[in-house]
Amino acid sequence: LLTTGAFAKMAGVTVRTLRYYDRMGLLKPQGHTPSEQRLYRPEELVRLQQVLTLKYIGFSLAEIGRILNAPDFNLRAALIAQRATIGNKARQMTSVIRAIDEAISTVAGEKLDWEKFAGIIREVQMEKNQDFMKKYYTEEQLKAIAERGKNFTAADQVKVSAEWDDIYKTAKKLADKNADPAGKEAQALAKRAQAMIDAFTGGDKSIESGLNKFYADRQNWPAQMQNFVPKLDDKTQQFYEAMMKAHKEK
Amino acid sequence: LLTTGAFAKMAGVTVRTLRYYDRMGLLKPQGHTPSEQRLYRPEELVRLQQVLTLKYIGFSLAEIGRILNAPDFNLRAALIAQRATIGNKARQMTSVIRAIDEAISTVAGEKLDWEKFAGIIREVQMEKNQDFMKKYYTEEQLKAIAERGKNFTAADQVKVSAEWDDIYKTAKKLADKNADPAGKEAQALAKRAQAMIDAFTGGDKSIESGLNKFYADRQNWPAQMQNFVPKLDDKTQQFYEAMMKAHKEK
DNA sequence: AGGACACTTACGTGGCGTCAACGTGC
DNA sequence: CGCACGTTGACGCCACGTAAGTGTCC
Repeated sequence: LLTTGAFAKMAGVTVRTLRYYDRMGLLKPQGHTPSEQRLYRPEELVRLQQVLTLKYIGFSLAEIGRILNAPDFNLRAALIAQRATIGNKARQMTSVIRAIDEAISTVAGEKLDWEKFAGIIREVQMEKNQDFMKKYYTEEQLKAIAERGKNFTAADQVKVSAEWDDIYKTAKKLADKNADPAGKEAQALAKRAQAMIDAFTGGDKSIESGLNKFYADRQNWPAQMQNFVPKLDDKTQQFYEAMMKAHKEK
Repeated sequence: LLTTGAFAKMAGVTVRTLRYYDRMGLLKPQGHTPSEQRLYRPEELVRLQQVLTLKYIGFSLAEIGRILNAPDFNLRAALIAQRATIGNKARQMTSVIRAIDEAISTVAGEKLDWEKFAGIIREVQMEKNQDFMKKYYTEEQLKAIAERGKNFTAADQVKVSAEWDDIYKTAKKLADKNADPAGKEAQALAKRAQAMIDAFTGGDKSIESGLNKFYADRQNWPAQMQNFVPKLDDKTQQFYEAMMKAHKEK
């Protein structure tokens, strides 16, 4: 039986790590001495190797705990999911690398100036956003949206976001006082919301359905995009949906 | 002049972020109201955009602070370094992806068993280590080292690391009592150390010079490799180097 | 007067590193 | 007796999110 230090040396990890894994329930020593010293069997090395292997793959310790503590865990499915996660990160990184390369090579002089540099980065970001939006819109739809976006000034942008803010705020008020989603006030609000949607879609119903898919998929939005639209509480969210549904059925 | 909320909305960041950047010295508001409310000029948006752009590239906020607060900072050099860092991470990820793919495809059955899975991952890790070592050794040297490593059992490994532990411990003792690096005790220790080195290099001086380059480059070792060898304090480090130098000159 | 804003303080996140203060084994 | 080893507890890291409690503007 091995003490913490000896086991740590064998495994090539630190003592702190072993204690942490013990506390997290990832790797419990086989027993303790009367004075509470941890005692590991050499066989525990196998378990530790499993933990380290999964960590190398990029799983979090919590995930590793779930994987190793559930004997019928579907490792294959977990690996496939993890593969996708890593792939996304790697693609993101290579796009950043391309941006840096472009920034470095485009500006040949000693000092690269901020405007060009920032412009290049912005382009890459836009491109990435475009790629992301392909999950919800076809390329033609994206083109149409971009086309209408050209007449869109910063002032317009401020107005639009203020209007949406107000719509959400009003919706929350109505939801809080348990108003009828099909009632007069709610439907007046729904009309305002639909007008905003129509302005964005240009009345194209296929774009609107893409927009709905987009909004429903918020959990998969990148972090940066999350504060793009304020989060509604569950009650308001349900109220809003019922309200829009009633509006559509009229 | 804009309040925190208004400025945050314009920039697409949260109020919390602005306060954090203020505290960190990344983006100070232009002034304050008598009641301590932050006031931002619209021009500060440019500065914030710079921060966000550098963040997107993957710089930490501390690095961004150094970059933006030093007017003559060499941005080009920083970008090139950052590119390398990201490139390493991306390569690491794609190698993990390859490993996962291999694990999934090799084991066709429902359950992939641990042995095969771990074996594949280990191979990838070894490969990565090999790649890393190419910075210090030529391919033939690596081959020669691997060849000698074949006769190396786990028990040998334990012995070797115990001997090095003892060598370092003794070196620290000598350094602490300000012993002469060219003195008798130190030179006896140097002889032991040189014997260990010779056992590893097989007496090949070109391998030994690679080994020295490797040790000198500790800052660039991957994190996992850091506890491979204990860190010496500066005094012991200097003593050790002087001791080995004296030994070589004899 | 009330609600929408602002402020500071402080805890939580993950995976440990790194003391500090203390007990134990040889 | 000394010293290497073990233990728990607690803070630090990073970039904020998320309250809680309080003050301010319109």
